[in-house]
Amino acid sequence: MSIAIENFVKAIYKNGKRDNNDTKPGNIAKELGISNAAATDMAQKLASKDLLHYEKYQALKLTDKGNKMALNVVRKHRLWESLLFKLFDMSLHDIHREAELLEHQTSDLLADKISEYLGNPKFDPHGDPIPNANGEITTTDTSMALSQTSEGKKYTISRLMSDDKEFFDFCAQHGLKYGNSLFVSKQFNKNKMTQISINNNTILLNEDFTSIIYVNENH
Amino acid sequence: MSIAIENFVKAIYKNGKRDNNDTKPGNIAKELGISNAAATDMAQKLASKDLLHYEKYQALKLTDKGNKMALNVVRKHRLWESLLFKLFDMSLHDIHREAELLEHQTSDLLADKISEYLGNPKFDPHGDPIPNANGEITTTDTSMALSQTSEGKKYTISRLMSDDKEFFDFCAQHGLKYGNSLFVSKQFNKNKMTQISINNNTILLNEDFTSIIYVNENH
DNA sequence: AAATATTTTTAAGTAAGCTTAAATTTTTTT
DNA sequence: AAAAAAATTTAAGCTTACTTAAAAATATTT
Repeated sequence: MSIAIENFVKAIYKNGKRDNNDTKPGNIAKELGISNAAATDMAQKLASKDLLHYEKYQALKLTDKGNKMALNVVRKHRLWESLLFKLFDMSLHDIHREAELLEHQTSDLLADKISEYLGNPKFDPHGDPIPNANGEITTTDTSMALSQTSEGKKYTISRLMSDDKEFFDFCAQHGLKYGNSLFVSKQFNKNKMTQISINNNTILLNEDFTSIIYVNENH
Repeated sequence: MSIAIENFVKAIYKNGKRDNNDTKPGNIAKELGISNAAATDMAQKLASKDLLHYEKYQALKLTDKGNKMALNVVRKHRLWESLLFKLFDMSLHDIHREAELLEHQTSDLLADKISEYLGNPKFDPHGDPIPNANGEITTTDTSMALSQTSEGKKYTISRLMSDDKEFFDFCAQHGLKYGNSLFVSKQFNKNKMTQISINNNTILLNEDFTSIIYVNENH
C-alpha cells in the first residue's frame, strides 16, 4: 500500500481517538493538508479496498483491516521515535519529523528488530503507547490532563501529546519531559490556567498546554 | 526531489563507476527495472533540471549537481547499512534492502547523527566507502579482485560488491566477511577459478564470485 | 558496405494522487 | 421553518512516473 494510503488511514485513526465524529473527509483533509475533494476521493477508493466504511456525508470508520494497518504504521512511528531518541541527541520535534517519513519504509522484520533492541518498550518518548506486532495496545492509562489536576499534589509527566515544534522547545527549556516530576501549586480561573513547580522553577501554563500534557499522580 | 529521481541519478553513478559507457538509457533502465522509454524520458527531464548532460543516443553523464545528489543518497544508504549492521542481527542482504528504502527518507541532519554515532566510519559493512557530508570519498583503494591475486599469499577481504541474496548467504556460510583473512592456495585456468583457504576450510570459487570479492594483500 | 539486429527515441495512453470550480447536501443561524 | 453558511461530493483537469507500440538511429554481422 502507498504512503498516501498509510497516512490517510493513520489520520482517521488519530482523529478517531480524539473524537469519534472528527473523521469526516474535511477533518482528515485538514490533518493531511490536502483538499476536501481529494479526501472524499481517497475515502471512496479505500472503501473499495475494504479499509474503511464509507457512507455519503458521514464520518469515516476504519474496518478491522484499516485499523490494523493504522496500528502497524503507528507502531513503526513510535518505534522509530524511541530508537532515535535513545541513540541521538535530537529534539523531539525533529525526531517526530524523521519518524513521520521512516514509518512508511520499514519492513515488519525491521520493526521487530528495533523493538527487540529497545527491550520491547510499551511507550515512546512522548509517553504514547507502542502497539505490539499484532496491533495490540497496552492501555492501562490512568493519566489525566494537567488541566484536570488538583492543587498541592505531585505528579509525573506521562504523555506530551503534540507534534508542534514551539511546544517541544518550550517543554525542553523548562524540563517538561516524559518521566519528570512536577508539583501543581495553583489552579486559576476554573482550571483554565495552571501554576506548577518543576526543577525549582515556577511556571504558569494556559489551557493550550495543560490539555496536552498528561500526568499521573505520585503516591 | 522524488525517489524516482534519486534512484535514477544513483543508478547512473553506480553504472558509471563500473564502466563509463554503461550509462546509456537502456542500461539504467535495466538497473532500475523500468522500460527503455521511461529511462529516456526521465533522462530528458533531468537534463532540464541540470542533473545530467543528455545528448541523443549517447551515454548519460551526471553534472556536478547530479553527482552530488548521487553521493548524498549513497552516503545515506551506506550509513544506514552500517547502523543496522551494528545494532541488529540481520543478513547483509536484508540490511541492503531496508537501506534501499530508508536512504530516500533521511534528512541530512539525521545522516550526520548516524555518522557521528558510528564514529564517522569511512567504510560500510561491505567495505564500500562512505562519502562524507560534502560528498567526498576516501579512495585510497589498493584492493584487487580475488581473481587478480597470486597463489601462496594471504589477503584480507575489503569489499563484497553485490546486492544478491544467494551471494551473501554463501559468503555468510563460509566466513567470507569484510575484514576476514584468507589464503589463496591455487589459481586455475588462467584465474577463472580460485582455490582459497578460510577458517580451516578449502573452497573453490569461480569468476562470478572472484570478480566481486575484493581483497588487500597482508604484509 | 549491405543487411540485420539492437537500441534509442517518439508518440500515445494509463494510474495515482492531487488541484480548482461547481453542484449538492447538511448544518447552523435567525 | 426558511435562509444563510459550511461541508461534502462530483466533475474536469493536471503532474509524475510509468507502460506499449511504432519510428528512427546506431551497432553488429556477414
